[in-house]
Amino acid sequence: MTKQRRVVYSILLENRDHPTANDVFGRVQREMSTISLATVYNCLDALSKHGLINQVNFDREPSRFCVNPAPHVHFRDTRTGVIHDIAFKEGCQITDLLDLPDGAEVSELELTISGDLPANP
Amino acid sequence: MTKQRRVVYSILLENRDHPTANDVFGRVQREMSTISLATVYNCLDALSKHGLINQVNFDREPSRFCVNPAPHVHFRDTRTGVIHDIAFKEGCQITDLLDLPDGAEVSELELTISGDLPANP
DNA sequence: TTACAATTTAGAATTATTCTAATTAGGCCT
DNA sequence: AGGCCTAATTAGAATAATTCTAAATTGTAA
Repeated sequence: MTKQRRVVYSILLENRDHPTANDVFGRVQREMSTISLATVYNCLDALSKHGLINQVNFDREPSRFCVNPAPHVHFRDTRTGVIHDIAFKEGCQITDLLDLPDGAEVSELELTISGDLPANP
Repeated sequence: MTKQRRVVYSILLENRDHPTANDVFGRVQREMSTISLATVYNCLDALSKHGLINQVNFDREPSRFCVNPAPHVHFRDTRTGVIHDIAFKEGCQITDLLDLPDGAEVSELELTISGDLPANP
């Protein structure tokens, strides 16, 4: 954990809105003006590799980053663009629903959903 | 359906190995040497929009294209790099497993899995 | 302190994809 | 058949997220 990684991580904890690397860069700069974008990428990568954060990809858009450590998937409201974390129902295993070949070992699984959420009154 | 779109589509039907746009370009060129890469992108996009093919994204790698019209997800064997189509078990709805907010309407859903497949003897 | 390895930095490079502007092709009407 | 109209194709330039490179910096341990 370097100073930069700590700052990047704390920025992500502060506002869990699934920012892009660029968003993170902007926010980090406010309290560490000398940081470079490359470092932000390095830090995000390091934090990812150590399992502290997740990289979230919707199609080919810029990656977003998520600090939620619990297993979950991502739902994007197509109206607002906001990304929501969606938990699994109690005791549910997604792979139970799939016709996986015998002996297949899942190492990574990403599920992204886009759709509409009813407007909040 | 233009000549180019027909060729692109038939190339995809011929070999269902989830090629990238560039792969498709190479294959199409063999039988229509004047086609341009931009056209391949255009065609893939048009076919996608009309629901004939699917665009498949693994992380931020180049998109791949899939002609399987049935609902399914994608599993990549990390050893060989081969992408397999995985069907759902009878009568299973992935969204049944999720704590979706009331009234959420799913319009798109992409599930990608990476993992190991037992070696074939 | 000195040495060493790992990290950060700035900027250049990469690369999948999209855009632009000009050309071509195909259909339709008389 | 000939002339228009729209949509598609083309070549090449542009874009943009990310990665790479090489040099400078930092932290740590002997």
